[in-house]
Amino acid sequence: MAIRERRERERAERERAIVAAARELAESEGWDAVTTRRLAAEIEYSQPVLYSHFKGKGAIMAAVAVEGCGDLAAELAAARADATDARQAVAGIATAYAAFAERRPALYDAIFNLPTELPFASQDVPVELARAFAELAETLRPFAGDDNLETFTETFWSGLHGLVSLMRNGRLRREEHERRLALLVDRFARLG
Amino acid sequence: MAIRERRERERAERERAIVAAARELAESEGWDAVTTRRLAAEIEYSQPVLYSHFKGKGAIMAAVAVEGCGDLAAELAAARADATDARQAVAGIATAYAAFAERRPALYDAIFNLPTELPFASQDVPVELARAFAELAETLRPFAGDDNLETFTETFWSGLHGLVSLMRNGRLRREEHERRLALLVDRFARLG
DNA sequence: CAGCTTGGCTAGCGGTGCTAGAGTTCCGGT
DNA sequence: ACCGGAACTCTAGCACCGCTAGCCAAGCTG
Repeated sequence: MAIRERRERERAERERAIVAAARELAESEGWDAVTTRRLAAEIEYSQPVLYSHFKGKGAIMAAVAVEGCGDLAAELAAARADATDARQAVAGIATAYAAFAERRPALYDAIFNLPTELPFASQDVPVELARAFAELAETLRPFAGDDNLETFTETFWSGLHGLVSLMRNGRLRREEHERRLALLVDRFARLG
Repeated sequence: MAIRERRERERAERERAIVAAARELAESEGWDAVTTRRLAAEIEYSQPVLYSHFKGKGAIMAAVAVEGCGDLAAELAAARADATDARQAVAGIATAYAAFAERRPALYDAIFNLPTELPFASQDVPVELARAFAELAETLRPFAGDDNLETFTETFWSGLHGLVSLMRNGRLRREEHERRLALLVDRFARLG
């Protein structure tokens, strides 16, 4: 019976290795370099093994995305904790958000840009993502005014997402990045 | 000599057919359905012909994107022309922008989301895209205040882009769409 | 020890973007 | 009027993709 446990342990370990390999490969060479063949070689197993763990490549990417949500949530939480006042908290969390997207573009894409099927605006949203959203919402609460907090947060979040994703593929002038960020924060972190 | 002219005319016509086929196929079945084989079948030529017109699939997509920019610019201009006052102009152009993205998702993706190499924040940005941006900028001018108009416009544009692209792949609750749009407009179309 | 279950492997399917090289058609000079 | 050469399009194929059927060798169970 202990053998079965060892097997399950090894299997779980292998699954972690797959996700880790996908993440590292994506971060170092981009998602185009993440192929099932390459992934299989990385974990030193054959391709079909991947499909005994995940339904397909999309599911592997979704797993990486969920992991990334945890990192994002942690960084946003840290930024919020460091803030000295409410307005500065918004600026800080916005900067942290943009920095995350810039530092880990592949991870960011997996979470927000790629047409992956990870549940979002539904019941079973990953808890890590909910945490990240909650960090944003709590930071914005003092400024929501009469607006619904969730809607207000979604709108601000969209602004951040638009800024980072448009800049990342060259649609915006990089040198104006911080000014745009400050402008966005200024528009959302004001009373009345 | 006239024969050469006819040839060139036919060649130009064929190039138009390629872009039109790519656009129609993308709009009706999504970009995944746009393959070089399918495109070749559509224009009733063999695959290599495509490569005598364009450097590759990416170049074809870029051509579609440029065409789409023209449509977007026209719709934004129409919305601005219909406006009765400055604030309503912003609301109208925002609605028009969102409507364009919703009505022609494939075209919108080609312009803003796909990692295509069409020049953007550089010197030789397509004139159609510059027109679309200028429509936004002129509409926002009354509200830019002390901020640089171009930076201000980029930020508002990012907000719009974030809203439509996050909603389009299920990251936002659809039923709140109009409220978010109104909220964004409210934050940017105010004096002081 | 025999038989079955489990699980990883090889090999391959149908698809992709793209290209080399053959073959055909047509133009221009004699 | 004809023929050599240029221009152009086609067939066939390369290397890769995500994914899967079916074989084969282990190891557990009676």
